[in-house]
Amino acid sequence: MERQILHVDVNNAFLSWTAIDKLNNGETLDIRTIPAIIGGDESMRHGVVLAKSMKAKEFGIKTGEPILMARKKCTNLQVFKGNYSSYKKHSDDLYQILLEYTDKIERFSIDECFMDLTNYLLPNDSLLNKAYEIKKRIKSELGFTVNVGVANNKLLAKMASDFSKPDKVHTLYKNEIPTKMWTLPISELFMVGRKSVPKLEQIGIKTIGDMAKQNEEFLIKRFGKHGKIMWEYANGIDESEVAYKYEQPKCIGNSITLPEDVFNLQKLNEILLALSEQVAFRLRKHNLKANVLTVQIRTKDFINYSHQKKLNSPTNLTKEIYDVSKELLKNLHQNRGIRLIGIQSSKLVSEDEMQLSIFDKKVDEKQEKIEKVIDDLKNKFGYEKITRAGEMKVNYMLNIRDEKEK
DNA sequence: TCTGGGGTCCTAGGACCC
DNA sequence: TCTGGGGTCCTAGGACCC
Repeated sequence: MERQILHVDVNNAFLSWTAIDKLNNGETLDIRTIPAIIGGDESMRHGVVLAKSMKAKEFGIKTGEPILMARKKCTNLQVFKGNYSSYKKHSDDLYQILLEYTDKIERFSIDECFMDLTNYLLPNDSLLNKAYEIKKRIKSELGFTVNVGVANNKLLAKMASDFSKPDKVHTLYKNEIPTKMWTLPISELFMVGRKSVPKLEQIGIKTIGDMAKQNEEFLIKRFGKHGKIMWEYANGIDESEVAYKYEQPKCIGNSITLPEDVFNLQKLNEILLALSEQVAFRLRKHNLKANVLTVQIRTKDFINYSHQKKLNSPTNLTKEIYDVSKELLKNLHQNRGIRLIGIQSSKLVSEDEMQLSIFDKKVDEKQEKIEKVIDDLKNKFGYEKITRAGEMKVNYMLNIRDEKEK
């Protein structure tokens, strides 16, 4: 039996949600009605477009592009800051409504959900009607619009929700693939990104239809597993389930683009401490420990380098993460001007299912206790107020900014 | 024009073992 | 002296997503 899948995608999520917050704050201007974007702080070199209004889109502004470029396209563009804690709340509100239809919901990102309604529809219901109902309810109860994709698997539902926007329901059933999907440029296919498009065009694949009709073996030979995925997606093949059960994260990282290039190893180490603290804190919150630590840097000319280390025994202690990170950075930085620095922890294991072999280093119980006490304080009084490193990070950024403004 | 931060997954080469 | 094949683990880097 065919599965009944919906993909719900909030239209211009960050911008819509900010618009609602502003209206709730008593402001009268709805920023959805003007050329506006949500963007990072340009003075901190975080200046990219995070979301855009439909009016901004009409000027050709794209998510992810530098704000400076967006301003060139639209001279009276309004730029607003984001507020992640508010976004999380709006996302949770959306989820609560969707839960009334099925508990098989995969939160694919903060503004996208897959829903599996197979076996959740009454004899007189249709999947399409449910899609319209969900869209209408979200609009009237939450005040923002969504697109809903209706299909028999996740890939097709997702492709469908990406058709014309906003506030629309689209179907993409198997018999509609040639007319609705194969006519689209290859760049529109999920999992075909910036780097693949030119490679595919070079071998004559310009539309999703071109990809679908290509020889699968040829694509696998040329692009490996990615070739297989692209071919299957182009043909509307996707057997993956809606992953509605909570899954532990597979890696936890923290990185920051610095307000200016930093050469000084001492300063970089201070930032590493703040990053270590954040990563360790989040690992502990999830009851996870990391087996591998990676330090990543990006130079001023946008080249990325990374060094990683497999640990003798997994950890979630700030001190251990910091010590390893410092070593990794020492071999990495080589007096390069550093634009971005980050720490990733991976090969995570759950604390309870961890097994200590007799060769493993003894767990530093004293350090564990110290960091546990600090965690409790952070949870009670807020992260930034308690962590010395967190404060240092903030102060450090502000210092740089002050120097810039002088 | 000057490019965020959070993730997942894959690949390729080298070390090492049998 | 010149040399195998298979497997696993580790590391660096990169593609993609939102």
